[in-house]
Amino acid sequence: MAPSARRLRIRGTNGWFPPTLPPPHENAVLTQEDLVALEGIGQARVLGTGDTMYEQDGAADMLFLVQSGIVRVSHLTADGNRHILAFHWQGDVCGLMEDGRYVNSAVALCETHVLGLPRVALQGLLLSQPLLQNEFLVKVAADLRKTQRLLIALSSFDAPHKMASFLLECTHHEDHYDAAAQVVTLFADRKDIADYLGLSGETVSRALGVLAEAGLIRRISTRRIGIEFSRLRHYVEA
Amino acid sequence: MAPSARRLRIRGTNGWFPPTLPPPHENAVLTQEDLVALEGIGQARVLGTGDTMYEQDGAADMLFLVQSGIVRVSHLTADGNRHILAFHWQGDVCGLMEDGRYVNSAVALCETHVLGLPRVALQGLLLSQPLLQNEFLVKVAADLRKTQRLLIALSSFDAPHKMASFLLECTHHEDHYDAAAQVVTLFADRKDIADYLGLSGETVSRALGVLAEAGLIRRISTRRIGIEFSRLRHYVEA
DNA sequence: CGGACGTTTGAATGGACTCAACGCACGTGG
DNA sequence: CCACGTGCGTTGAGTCCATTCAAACGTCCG
Repeated sequence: MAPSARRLRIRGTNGWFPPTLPPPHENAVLTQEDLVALEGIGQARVLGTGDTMYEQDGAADMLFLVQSGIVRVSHLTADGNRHILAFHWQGDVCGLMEDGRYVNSAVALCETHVLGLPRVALQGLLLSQPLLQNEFLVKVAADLRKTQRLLIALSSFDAPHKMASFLLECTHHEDHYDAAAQVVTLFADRKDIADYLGLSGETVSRALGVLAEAGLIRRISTRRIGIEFSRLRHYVEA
Repeated sequence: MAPSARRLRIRGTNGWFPPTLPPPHENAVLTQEDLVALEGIGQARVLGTGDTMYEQDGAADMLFLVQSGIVRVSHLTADGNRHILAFHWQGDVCGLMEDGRYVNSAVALCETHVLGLPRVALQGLLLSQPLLQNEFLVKVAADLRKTQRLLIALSSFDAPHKMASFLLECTHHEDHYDAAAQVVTLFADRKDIADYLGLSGETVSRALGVLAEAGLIRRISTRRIGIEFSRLRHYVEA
């Protein structure tokens, strides 16, 4: 299939692999043709809040493309500890597997639309459409970079800094950030945030207290946080 | 280009994307033809111990394929903290970039041979050879999984467990593990290990003390550690 | 023999954790 | 409409572990 002009333009701007990433939340853009091709081999699925998309150690035959909503990808360790590796949004791909089994679990945090892509069919499609495969390459590379960011935040910051960093990450998602009012609407509860940042729920709570005390945020409700964007940014940088 | 029988066999075993990963250290295997094609567009480079492959924030025009040796990929944060994100070995790809600049720094830990692959030429090659692009996709996915592993280890284990986990990781590399004698030869100094595991150098030292005290390892010299492989594995799992 | 660097060990500090109690919002049923 | 229960969030007290600062130790190389 010949590439569309639009696709080429987009690629020319963002760069190929390795990706020249726009702001971390943005992603490789699939063209309309790409999407049609993927829908041809995939099956749409709608998940409600708390529904499981796939389960760690479960037989893995599909990869998933998130079309709307939020997906929480977590891993359970042998000692019973849960770790959230990523939150996925529209355009993200998930379903990492090893030896035919999913490595992690994925759960929808709200009503979420995904496209299930059978592994074998996807292989064939990607091989026949190098441009599409390249989009996937860019997506995975972006995911890698996102994970690296988390890794760094996790091991270098104290609890308040981690929390500040998370709040700034939230501002990248328009659905959950009112830029005019500077208000973040949290999409995860305290325990989820804790497992994402490598903290306990109580510490997340206390970290919010510290930030509020410092005047960097104001608590509107448990799920709504007003932020002083630039001061918060400065706080994380320093 | 028609795929070789060998390539198809290998792929049939390991699976396409998302990769069915063999032991974590192994990687997508490039065929001889792949390598020839890459050498056609790339330039071989030899690095001595401590030589920089590329620098964080430096202009990024090349991706690198490690052909032998060890590469340490690290990131320096604004607050002066250094984090080691990965050690790369033969067959690994590195050079993640954003906006035309490298995101991390890469340094050789010993004599290291790499193939520098100009970004634009690589783009063209990958698009013209879907099978080769797929190998890269697998490599990046493997890298993502490796980073996830590190992330989990980092936030769930205490210092001795992190250290034990690192030692087990070392056993995957034949050049640095004498399986018969059960002796690991560390390829990084205490500070590097510390920055990889999110600890201080002193804590790494103490963690080794704890493991030795528990009879899980024996210190032969600062860089050579005898290990009780199965007991160590059991220690990490539990 | 001395110096430099990496490693180990010690003592004191601090930050996050656990355990526990309390507060708050929501929903249900009387 | 109020009483009650439940789930989540916050707050408090005490403990533990990694860190920092500091000094001693070792080893390799001049």
